[in-house]
Parts: sequence; structure tokens; C-alpha cells
Amino acid sequence: MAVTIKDVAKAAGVAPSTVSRVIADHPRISPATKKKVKKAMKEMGYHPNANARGLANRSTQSLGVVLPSSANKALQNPFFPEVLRGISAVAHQLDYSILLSTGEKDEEMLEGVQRMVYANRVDGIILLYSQVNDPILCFLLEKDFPFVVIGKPGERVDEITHVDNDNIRSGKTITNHLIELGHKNIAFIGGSTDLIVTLDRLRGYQLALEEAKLPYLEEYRIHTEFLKSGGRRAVHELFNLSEPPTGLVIADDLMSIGVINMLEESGMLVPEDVSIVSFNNVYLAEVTRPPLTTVDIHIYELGFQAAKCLIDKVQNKLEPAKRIIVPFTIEYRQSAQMIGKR
Amino acid sequence: MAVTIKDVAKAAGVAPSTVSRVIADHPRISPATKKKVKKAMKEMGYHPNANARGLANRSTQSLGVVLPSSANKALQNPFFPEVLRGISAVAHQLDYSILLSTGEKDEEMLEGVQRMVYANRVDGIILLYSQVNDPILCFLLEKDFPFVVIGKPGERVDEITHVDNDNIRSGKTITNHLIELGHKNIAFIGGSTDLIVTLDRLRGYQLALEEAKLPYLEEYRIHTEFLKSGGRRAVHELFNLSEPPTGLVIADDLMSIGVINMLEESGMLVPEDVSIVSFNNVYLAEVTRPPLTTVDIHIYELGFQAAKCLIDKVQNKLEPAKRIIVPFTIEYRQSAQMIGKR
DNA sequence: ACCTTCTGATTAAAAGTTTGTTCATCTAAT
DNA sequence: ATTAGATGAACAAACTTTTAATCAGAAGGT
Repeated sequence: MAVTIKDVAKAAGVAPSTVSRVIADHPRISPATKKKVKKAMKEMGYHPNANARGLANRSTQSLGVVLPSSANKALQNPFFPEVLRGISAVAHQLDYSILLSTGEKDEEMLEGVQRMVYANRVDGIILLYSQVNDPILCFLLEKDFPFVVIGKPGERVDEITHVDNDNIRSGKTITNHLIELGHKNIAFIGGSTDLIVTLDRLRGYQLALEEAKLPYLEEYRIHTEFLKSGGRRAVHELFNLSEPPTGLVIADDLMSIGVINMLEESGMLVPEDVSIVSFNNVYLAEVTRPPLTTVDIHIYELGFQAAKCLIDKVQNKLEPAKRIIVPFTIEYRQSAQMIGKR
Repeated sequence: MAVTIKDVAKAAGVAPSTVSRVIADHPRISPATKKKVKKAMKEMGYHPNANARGLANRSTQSLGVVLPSSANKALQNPFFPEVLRGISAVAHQLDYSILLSTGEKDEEMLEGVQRMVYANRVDGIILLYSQVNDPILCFLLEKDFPFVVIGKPGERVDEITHVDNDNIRSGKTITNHLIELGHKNIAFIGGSTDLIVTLDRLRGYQLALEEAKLPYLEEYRIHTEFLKSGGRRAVHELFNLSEPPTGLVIADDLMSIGVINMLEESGMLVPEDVSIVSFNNVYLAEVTRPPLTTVDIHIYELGFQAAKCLIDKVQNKLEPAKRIIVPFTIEYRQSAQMIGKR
């Protein structure tokens, strides 16, 4: 069996409580005792038991991270490892562990989260996605359990600490780029309308068009799961319109890659025939052909800030709800160019 | 404060120990009592405290999963979410949690793992990578802590439970495909030679060449981090040889995508000028241009099996070391074609 | 009717910490 | 010299559960 606080206490000739206070760096322990105890700890290779600690002071040192359902391919998006990297950085620094939760079905995911909070496995939770009418979010809200969401919550925005980009503004900005390049027929391709992020980016696209007095057309909007057969058909229809778009705003880099390939399959070139801009600036965006003009949303920073917020909240239950907007930048590359140029 | 076992006991008019035994479905509890207690648990919304449980029977119900260092971009490989999906499936089914560990630096990673095992945070660990001379592996071995590795361990193979593909055979098979297509000059591009998987695939490539009496040349082998500038140069040199390759065996789909783009930048077409085969069959392999002929290694299954093995081992310390070889299949797509055909 | 055996539940100890309270000692002030 | 106050460490309770040992009562055998 592992060495416990009692063993250390005995070895150092003090009481267990004293050892505990040495660990906590309590001011009422004399420097001499501290040194003595620390020496014993080191010699015996003592490490506190996390369970006992958690039990005694009703806290685990761990954060739950909820990934979206693994049923769809969304999980394969490099967004997640990158945001995890950010979370992990602060977790490691502050000695927190990361408990992962996901599931195939929505049902399974809710179960996972409930298990985490009911069993006291985590001190707080980070939601890595945000959709309308989310039962998990409702659950956490109802239980008054500390959590933060990455993205903008679908409801009760002011009560929920969240870390997001200004997706409306970035949508507008990137659409404007296409407009400045002379494009007049600009379509939008995004994922499920249940995702807030899609909605916001679409809204930005709309604002830019309206401001430029360009048409905001129903048939110029496609919402599709990432490249399912249905999505294929939708894109083909888009380009069979009497006035097909010359510019595409696509809500995600990975979708862009799929769309580009579809287009080139049917003989259309990017950017010569159609310009494409998108979002996220994942690693692949830079090495794909053509390299994508895309909004860099600073994924790592999103994770980093979210973890910091959550830990603040965990350590001080009264911490008010915050909104943190991580600034975006635009990476101008080759997927969008002046209209008509070959 | 949450409802405890005592509250339930009081409500049901029994002793706490009885409630505990009801949870464990102990045979010495009468059906009547069981029903009564279960009713009380349900009504009060009782959920056992994981910390207390863990403390009492020295086990957490959780598995540690170690990702490779997040410093390089490897983490962005869709391999990881997919393998996590497999692990998660069995974890969820058997009521285990998943504790994630990663870090920027190697140092940081070791610390993370040590924290997990010293603090008794996990019952066992899955290593999602395998490299030569891994301090983490050594640590686990030395502590005799239950773990399994996905991939083939660099040393003491027989003592370590691992789940792997037969990478030598798959390397040979896929190289043979290129040979059958008439290619005589076949090069190999892989990642770091510290990774066992790279070594094995290279070995398979070598075997195929030797068997076909084709040249196995030093200058036909490139080992490079995924698309760093150094890698770029190496690939250019490869095609400036007096006899440049017409076929490429690339150790990873994502690398293939990068290489294809580099080649087309310099005016070479895939598969018309050079054929490419690679490994993993990540989602992107299917939608990229051209779609990749690649070895499907069944990533999900790797994770699934690894988790099962680990739980077996956790539940029975004497479980012998196993090797599980997940079969591969080959996806024939358009990135490799008969030599000379246009 | 008494003893044995079995059944089903209770009691109490244990797991490894933290933390509020108490106690002993030492210093300094009267 | 006595006492008040400060300092430093020990004691003991608490956190929630599991489990070995124990006990009470019923059933069965003689």
C-alpha cells in the first residue's frame, strides 16, 4: 500500500495534521518543522491521495470537458484538439485534471454529464459546443453547477459565463472581403442551424449583404451536415441556379475543403471560378490547395480563457457571469480573389 | 449539501451499510428491503460519492488516456478523436470515466502521468502513441501500474499489453499494390523515426521492395515532421534525383495531403505523374483530391480493444500481457494508378 | 423446551485527508 | 513572580463509503 500522511507524520515525529498543513503551506507551522516534514515526504516518496483529499474538502481538482456527440464526424474537426490544448495548458499549470465526456447519442452524453456532477467527479464543466435547446445546459443551470461554454449559449446568455468570438462581426468582415473583391452573388454554406455559431456567422453574412445592398436570397443559403450526400446535392443545386454564386462564405474550414473538391470534380476552379472564404484557420487551411482565406478565431485562446474562467468560478462560487470575446484576425490566402481574374 | 447514504438509510429505516449492500446487489439483503431502499434512493435523488467510494475501496472508476505531446501538430490528427471514440464507448458502457493527459513538453507529460498514478486518480492508463525509449512507459513499468499501449511498445514487447495493427504487413501490402501497378521507383515518406509505427511501416516497405528485387535506397527515404520547412526541402530533393520516384508510400494520410499539395505546386499531378498510397484512412482521405488509396487501420477498434484490455487488467491484476492485432483493410481510391497512364 | 443453524440486518472500523478546537510552551509585560 | 498573549503543534471530528464482525430473531431438529 502506498505511503500515507500518517507514515510521513510518524517518520517526521509530528502529527498528521501538521503534515497536512505543511502541504497547504499554513503560516502557523514553523520553518523548522516545514523543512523537517518536507524532507520526510521526499524521502518516503509521499503523494497525497486525491480521493481522500476530495472527500475531506469536497472538491476534486478536475474539470469536466464535454465534447459534442461523436456520432457525426464533427469530432474529427481539429478544432477540438486545439481547444483542448488551451484548456490543458491552464489545467496543468493550476494542477487540475481533465475529465473527458462524450457519447454517440445525445442521451448518452447527458448521462455522462450527470454522472460527472452527481458523483462529484468534477468541480466544473466546460461545454465545447453550443446549440439551441441543449438539455445538458439546462441540467447544469438547474443544478446550479459551475460551468462555462465555449461559444454563445442559446438562451439566458447573460447568466452564463461563456468564451466566444464575435462571430457576427467576423462573418460580416469576411463577407465584406468578398464584396470588396467585386463579388455580387455570394452564397452561404453552414452546418446545422441548431448550432449557435452557424447562426451567428450567417447573421454576419446577412448584415454585410444588406449593407452593400446585395441580394440576401433563400436559395443562396445551405445548411448541411458536413458533406453528407444531401449536402452534395444542395451544392450542385446552388450552381445550377440561373445566377450561380461567384463567392462562397463557408462556416468551417473542413467544409471548405470538401466543397472545393466537389467543385473541382465538376470542373470549377477555386479561386478562378468561385472564391471561397471560411472560418477557424485550422492547420489544414494553410496546406490545402488553394490555401484558404479564413477567419482565425484563435482556438487555443478560446480554450485557455474558458479554463481560466471556470477555475475562477469554481474557486469562488459568487464569481459573476462573464462574457469573454476573443478577437479574431483574418488570414488572407489564395482561395478568394478578385472576381473575373484568371 | 448533497444527499448521502445516511440520509437514504434514515429515510428507508435501515442502516447505511444496508444501503451500500443494496447498491452492490449483495445476496444477503432481502428483496423486500432492496425494493424499499431503492425507492428511497430514487425519491431522494441519491448518487454515491465517487471520492468516498474510491477512498473506501481504493479504486477510482477511471482510465487515464495519454495523448502525445501537443507541441507538434500531431495532435490535430483525426486519429485521436477517433480512437477516443472507441475508448469512450467501452468506458461509458462499463461506467468508467476518462481522464485526459497531455502537455506541451515531454517533461510536462511525464508530470501529468505521475500525478495521475501517484494521486490515485486512475485505475489504469492507455498510451495513445508508442516511441522508443519512452520515460512514461518506463515509469509505468517500474511502478507496475496497469497500462496498455496502442501501437507496439519499443521495448519489452512481451510484457506489455498492446493493441496494434500489423504495420509491417500492411506496409508490405500497400507497397506491393504500387509494385503491381508497375512502379519501380518507390520512395517512403514518414514521420519521426522515434515512432515505432513509422519504423514498422518502413520495414514493410523495405520487405516488399526486396521481395520484388527493387532498389531500397537511402535517398528514397524521408523522415520529417509533418510539413515543416525541412520536410519541404527534402521532398524537393527527392524529385530532383536523377531517377525520381513515381510512387510514394507515405506513413500518414495527413502527410499525404500535404505532399500532394506540394507536388501540384511544382506542377506534378497525382496520380498522373506520381502515385501515392498511405495509412489510416481518416475521414479526410475520402474527400480530398484525389481521394487517397490508403490502409484502413480501424482506428475506432484500436481504441475499443485497448479500453477493454485495460479494464480486464484493472479488474484482475494477474491478467497476462496480451497482444491484440486489429486487422487492416485497404481502400483503393484514386491517388495510385498504373504507371504511365494519363 | 432447548440448542443449533441460518438469515438478514446492524455496529463499528477503516480508507486518507482537512480543519476547528484545544493544549502546551515560550515570551513579554505588569 | 505572575499572568496575558502569542506561537506552534496535537487531538479529534468530519467527509462518505465499504466491509468484516457481530447480533437478533426465526426456523428446524432433537
